[in-house]
Amino acid sequence: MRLYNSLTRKKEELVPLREGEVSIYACGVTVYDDCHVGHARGAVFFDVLRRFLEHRGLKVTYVRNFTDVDDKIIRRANEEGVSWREIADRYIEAHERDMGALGVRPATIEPKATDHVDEIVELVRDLEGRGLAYAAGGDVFYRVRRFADYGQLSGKRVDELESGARIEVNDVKEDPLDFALWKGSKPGEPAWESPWGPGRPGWHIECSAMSMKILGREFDIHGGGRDLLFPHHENEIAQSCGAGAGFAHCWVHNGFVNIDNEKMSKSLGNFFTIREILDRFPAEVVRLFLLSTHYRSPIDFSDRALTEARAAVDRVYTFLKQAEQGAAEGWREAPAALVAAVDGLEVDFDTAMDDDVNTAAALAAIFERVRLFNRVLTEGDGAAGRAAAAAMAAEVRRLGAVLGLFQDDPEGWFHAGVDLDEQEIEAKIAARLAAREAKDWARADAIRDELAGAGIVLEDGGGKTTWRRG
RNA sequence: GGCGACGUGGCCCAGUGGUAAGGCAGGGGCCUGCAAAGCCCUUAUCCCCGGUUCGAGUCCGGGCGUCGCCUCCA
Repeated sequence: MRLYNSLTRKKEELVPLREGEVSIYACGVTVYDDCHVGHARGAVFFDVLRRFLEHRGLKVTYVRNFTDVDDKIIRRANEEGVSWREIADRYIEAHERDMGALGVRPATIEPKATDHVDEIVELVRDLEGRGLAYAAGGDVFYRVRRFADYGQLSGKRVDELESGARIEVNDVKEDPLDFALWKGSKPGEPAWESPWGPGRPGWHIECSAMSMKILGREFDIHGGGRDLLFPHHENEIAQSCGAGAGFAHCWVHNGFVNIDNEKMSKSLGNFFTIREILDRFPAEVVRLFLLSTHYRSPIDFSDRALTEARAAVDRVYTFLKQAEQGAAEGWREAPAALVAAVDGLEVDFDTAMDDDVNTAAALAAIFERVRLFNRVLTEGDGAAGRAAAAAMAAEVRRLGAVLGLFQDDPEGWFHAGVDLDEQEIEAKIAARLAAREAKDWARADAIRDELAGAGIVLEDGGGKTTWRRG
């Protein structure tokens, strides 16, 4: 497959280091608060990338870390008067709950920075020995100008960075561009012993240390949100390649979630947490929404967009509900065009996904088939046609799984989130059926209207009446 | 100021030089007791101006507009 490599700024064929295996490191979250929809986008994207590679028969080792020691965690702990560990644990748990609810599979390995302090110290010592790091006042900094390739990933030039004058002022640094590898601890702050005195890791070093520890000094894919590209990933490259590692071959960055055309972010305060959204929309709706735009483009978050995504997911489940009523036996006897449509879905799907994870095009391939086989089902194309529709449904489910979509039971999907008691609904449907048989249309419609008022939509068809949430 | 991305029908969104996928919404029709769902039909000078090419939404240049990174941020 081809993936856009931020390092070379073009799509490149993914050629794994070890045949048949792919190693991925994606930067996770700093656990100091609940995750919002922006975090969900990154998590869902890498989840889908991983599932697709597995679908293609590759063995994927997917690492996603937790940054569990950091200034923001400490600040939050101080505000609440609890330990930093308590804050970190609380939000790791919240992250697992929210991502799990979104259908994001746990990564193969989910390391925490604080479990890898030894490796971090070791890496900093290595850099110090190479003259790329220096201790100053209990801290250790990276000597940015010593690393010739600095700026390669972000396309920034060291001289231009300095003129920006937006760099942290710090008297002990040799150069304003230098960044912290190790931070000396003040009393009461989390601290680990080190050659430079008690302290804790800087932000960027943990990802270098953990990725190389777990995946090796050279691995296939490293990624995260676009905003991590600079300085975080640039600094990781400086740290790892500075220490002589080959490091990541392909850098993959997902775009932002916007609100009213503006980046959703903590600092702007214009965010919705995953939990808030899942309160109002099913996980699959959120996933389809996130996957309906290419991962590198910005995506605008709105109620309207979510509502449209819900209608789209409903459309697929409506098809599955109809198509799965029959068996797929003998479907190859169906007209050639239908057989080709079934066989062609995986081809179209894979072609789209092979091209830099084009989930929007992959979804389009599914929707094309939904329309085609809805026609087959309404026009009653005989037993073979119905069998082909059932076969198509099975393919939609199999490939939907790669996106983490369309795995629910249609009835469960359409009945979820309804307040009324199901037996009560069935009783009203039976009463309406009696009225219809007596041709008492006024009474039949009154019952339907009553249910509609409770958000229940009735559908007559195939001699039966079914219901779903509106 | 430096670097970069984007601008496709009413809305969202795909499109790897050869006359535009898909979703949502609207209108008309079929089906239905009426509906709902489904199906059929229906709407695009691809931001503007130049250029390259037999041919450009797709490549190049300029303009306008929007956004992002350069500071913690998925």
